[in-house]
Amino acid sequence: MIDPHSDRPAYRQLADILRDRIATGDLPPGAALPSIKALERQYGVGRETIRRTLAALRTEGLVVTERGYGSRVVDEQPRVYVKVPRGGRVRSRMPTETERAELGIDPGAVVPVLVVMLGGRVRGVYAADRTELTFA
Amino acid sequence: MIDPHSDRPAYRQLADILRDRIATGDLPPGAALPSIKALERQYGVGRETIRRTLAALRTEGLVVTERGYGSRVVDEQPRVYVKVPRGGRVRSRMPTETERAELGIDPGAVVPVLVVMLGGRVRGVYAADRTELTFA
DNA sequence: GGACATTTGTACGTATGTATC
DNA sequence: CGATACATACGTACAAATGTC
Repeated sequence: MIDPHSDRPAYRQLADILRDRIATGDLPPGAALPSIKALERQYGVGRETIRRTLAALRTEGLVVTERGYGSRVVDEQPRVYVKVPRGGRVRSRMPTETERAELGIDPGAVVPVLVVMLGGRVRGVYAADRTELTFA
Repeated sequence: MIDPHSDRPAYRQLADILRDRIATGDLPPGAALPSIKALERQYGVGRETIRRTLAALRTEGLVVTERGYGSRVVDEQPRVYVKVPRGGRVRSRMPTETERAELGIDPGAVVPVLVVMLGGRVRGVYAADRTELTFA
């Protein structure tokens, strides 16, 4: 499974494995991942390695983690369509803590925001996992 | 400085402090942050706490970390303007490992991508820290 | 509501590897 | 080459959230 002598760090090797299990549907959207302790036993690595693995998958937006419960594969959310007005400009970046709270972005999720601007002023900030912009 | 008995975890308290130092210009864009060891001494916390602090600031896109060198405040990059065609749709998400490599996104940086679609097909994927979308 | 097991979060220590200067 | 700095990875302990009985 995991080769401690590989160039590739153990936590990345495990991330590759889980990413593959997600991609193939072995772990479908919404499915619970094994607990940290279970992963430790299954793959013969320490807790720090598991924690890094899950952190990497969170950063890729593939899983979310809830304290006292566990991690699960992210479930595609229904999209809200937002019209960008003519002359509008769009950027994307990571949200501030305030924006996370306002938009209800799960603390255990890594989700960017879409920023719509018009005339140099910000016209809207949207959680990217639930939003699709349209250009009429 | 940091109160170990506060409700707020030490690593978040330190993140607040550094975030403030960045916002006020005490640590301007491009400035080097103190090393992990220096931060340990300055704030009287352990390495794990520093690690988490820096991870949080990276996730917010505020700093980038380079191995063997250190962390620094991100520098705003010149924007490339990309025109979205009429009828185009835009999403944003975190990049895959492949996309990170293709777009040259620093491994120590957390940067989303802008995905431009037209007619259900992906027309372009852009690193969000260097791109602004426009609609003529 | 309480008691309990499970699970993740936080935070320390230690050691070794590797990249940069 | 050495010094510095971050990365990886193990261990340990306690705190806090969750779900179940």
